[in-house]
Amino acid sequence: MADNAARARQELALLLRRLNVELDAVGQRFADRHGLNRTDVRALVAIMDAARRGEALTAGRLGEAVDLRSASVTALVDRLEKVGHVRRVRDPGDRRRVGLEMSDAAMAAGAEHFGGLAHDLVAAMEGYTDGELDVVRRWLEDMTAVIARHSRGEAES
Amino acid sequence: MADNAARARQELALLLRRLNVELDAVGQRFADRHGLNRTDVRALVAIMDAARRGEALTAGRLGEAVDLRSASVTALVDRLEKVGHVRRVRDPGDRRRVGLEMSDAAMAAGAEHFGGLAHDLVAAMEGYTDGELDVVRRWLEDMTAVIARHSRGEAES
DNA sequence: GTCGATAATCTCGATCGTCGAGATGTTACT
DNA sequence: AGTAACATCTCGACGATCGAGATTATCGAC
Repeated sequence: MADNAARARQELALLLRRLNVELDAVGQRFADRHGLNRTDVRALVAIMDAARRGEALTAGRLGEAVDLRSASVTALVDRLEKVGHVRRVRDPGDRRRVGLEMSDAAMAAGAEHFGGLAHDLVAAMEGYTDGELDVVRRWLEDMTAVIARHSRGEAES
Repeated sequence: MADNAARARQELALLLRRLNVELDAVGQRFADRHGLNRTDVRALVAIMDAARRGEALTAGRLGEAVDLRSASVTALVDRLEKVGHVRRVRDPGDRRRVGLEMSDAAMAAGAEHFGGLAHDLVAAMEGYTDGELDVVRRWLEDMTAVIARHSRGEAES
């Protein structure tokens, strides 16, 4: 039975990868619908997340978040600004900085797409008890910790 | 308490996204280490998965798997063949087809990187009971189903 | 205040991945 | 044989990204 148990755990790892693929496909679909590429979407998500935390992302910070050089960030922001998804806003306090604000239209589009997914996910969790969801949460946190270590190159065991 | 329950479920959705980001980072790291781009990695994974199922992927099938046109597939396979990760093998039965076989070196590199992750993930599941993992599996399958629907544009409710 | 150091952003030229259109070689059907 | 369907490859163009260097703004020392 130890074999069965190990196999069950491996299957969960595969399930996780399958989920990852599908989740990427959701992002790809959003990109296609709005004529954006993958980097643009990641940038919008980063700006959106920052906005949710009450911060206005600067161009430099955005570059760190999506791992692009300054030249590429300029081009990226140019693209997003041209189609009206973000605005450049000079920081009056430190006039070197350029803040990025999402337009209401972009915010609404993002909320419709990803918010709709979040809504359906929550709905699909209706049938679970609080105790079961606690188990899931603990498992997700454990797996994320392991994956995060690997993504930074700190192999384990 | 209904508020708390709803928030807990939303947090799980966010955890899932966080996990997705970290998992993508693992793939990115593998790409960096081997001088590949994201598409190349996706292609190698697709070939590897097919090999695991005992099938030899053709160039055309690979194009469908990674969603590229034939011209891009040719360039992709050229890149992978140049660095010795795959071989082109004409199908003797249907000589229009070009089969793709991974080199042992590439197979080993992939196994070391992603197999190591799988190993650590399984190890991190040691502390869970079979019953708990059943809950996790059910949850993962439910979430994947919802996400897959969204990735194909079939919105729900 | 003015000068050098620092920081954030932008411009320019080059490289590389992807695509569309069309060419080439292969198989299946009649 | 002749033709349609198929799989892959070649070619030219476009666009995203990068590295190096220029530009503009700020801060601290004197």
